Amino acid sequence: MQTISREDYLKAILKIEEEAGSVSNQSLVEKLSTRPASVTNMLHTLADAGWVEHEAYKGVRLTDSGKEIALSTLRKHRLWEVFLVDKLNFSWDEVHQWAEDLEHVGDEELTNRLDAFLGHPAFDPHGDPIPTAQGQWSDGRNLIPASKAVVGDRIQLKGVVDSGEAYLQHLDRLKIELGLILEVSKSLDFDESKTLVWPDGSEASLSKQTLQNMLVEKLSRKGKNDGLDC
Amino acid sequence: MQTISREDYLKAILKIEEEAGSVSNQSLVEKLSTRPASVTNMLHTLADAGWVEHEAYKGVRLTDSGKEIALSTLRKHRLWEVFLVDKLNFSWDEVHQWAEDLEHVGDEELTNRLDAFLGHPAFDPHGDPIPTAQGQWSDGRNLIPASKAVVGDRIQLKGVVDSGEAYLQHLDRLKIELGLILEVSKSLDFDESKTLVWPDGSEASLSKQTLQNMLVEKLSRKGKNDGLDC
DNA sequence: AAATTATTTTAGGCAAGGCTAAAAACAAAC
DNA sequence: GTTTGTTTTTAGCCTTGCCTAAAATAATTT
Repeated sequence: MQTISREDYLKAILKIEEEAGSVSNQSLVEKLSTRPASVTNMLHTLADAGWVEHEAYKGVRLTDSGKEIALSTLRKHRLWEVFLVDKLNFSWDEVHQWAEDLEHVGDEELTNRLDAFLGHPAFDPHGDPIPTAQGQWSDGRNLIPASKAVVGDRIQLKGVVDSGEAYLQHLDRLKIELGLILEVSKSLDFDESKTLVWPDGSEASLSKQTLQNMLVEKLSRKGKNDGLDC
Repeated sequence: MQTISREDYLKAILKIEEEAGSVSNQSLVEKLSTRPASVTNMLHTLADAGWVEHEAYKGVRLTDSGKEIALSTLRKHRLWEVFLVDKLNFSWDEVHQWAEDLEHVGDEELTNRLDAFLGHPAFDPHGDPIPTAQGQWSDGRNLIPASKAVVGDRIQLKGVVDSGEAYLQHLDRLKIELGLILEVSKSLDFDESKTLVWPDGSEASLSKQTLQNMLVEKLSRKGKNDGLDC
């Protein structure tokens, strides 16, 4: 049966599969801030339950049933994040820890009602796609890190790679939020920083690292149109 | 530090103090569906943390700090119940189990925001008063069990003693809900059942046990006025 | 290929919180 | 005031999930 810890492991495995393709014990140690022996232990438990396939020294893979639990947990996490931001007016850098607890509450029925109450959101407050009730990954977007944009590009922020508090607060201080449209006005070879222009005409220079963590969509290079949501 | 189990014990002790005045280990065994040895164990833990005063074989009492935690937990429980009923459209007999989990999530800040989002409700879906952020018990009502009403009385349902699923579903089947106004038209000495009249003129006879669990307010015996909320 | 380094597993503990069974304390009844 | 029955406590064990330390395996470098 599921426990909080087991759901956390399955979710972490799912995310690492997405990001890196294969899942090492070491990657779980880092993602979950735990110890190698704890990971080995839990992988045995998960394998016994039929949620992962684990061959000693070779890595792990989610089974279908494991993936189902992981996706459901991720769905709950992201829906609760939407709730906290849209309904309780928390900011995007405050919600992760509570969602981490809330994701372990409720069944499919509760989750589906929450989803309906929130208006079936497709993305969470960090721009990450919310799996559907059928376990579909709705991410058909073609996002690139802002570090790949070139001078003259108009880009719209659609997501972040790192949704840690520190980085999100950094974006807040720069008045950068999801949906914001920026134009690249300068690019320095020296440190790979870029100067961006805000819609109000103000400018600021962002570091390579800041840009790498911003997931953006390239817009047509001139048009004076859309203020689309994400 | 608080854990789910510790909060559950403190909440149970608070409720038993309210209902019965004094708290025996046995009463906790029943309320928490656990075993005597587990209760003794946990009471030591709670006493060590300074949340209860416990003298062997003599019973328990909450300390001020214990009562604060218990009230806060109860507050969270009841606010989440309001959320589940008012926002996610669950019925009053479906919400207890999820609220039992949700009550352990979030801090004061989250709870206060939830409270504001829900419009500062004073009572939960079962008519139980919701403690305020300052830990005030807002129950200044003078409710009596419906079993005490006499022929001719007009009574309004304001709460229930037993908020278990079975009893609530029983009320549902009878089309009895919080706020409903009924009139007592007949009373049988034999089995202490009473016949009640619904606003639409229909009638039904309720058993003594059903009536004892309904907490009502006596209204003026004739007036054609109010359809107050509770 | 051998040696070094990094990763993973095994072995053995620990804390929380549950349990059973038996002993001790209290309460009631004769 | 014993005896009987109920309640509470003690003693000891179990499970989950974490940990450290040491051994085993894989990967890298020389």
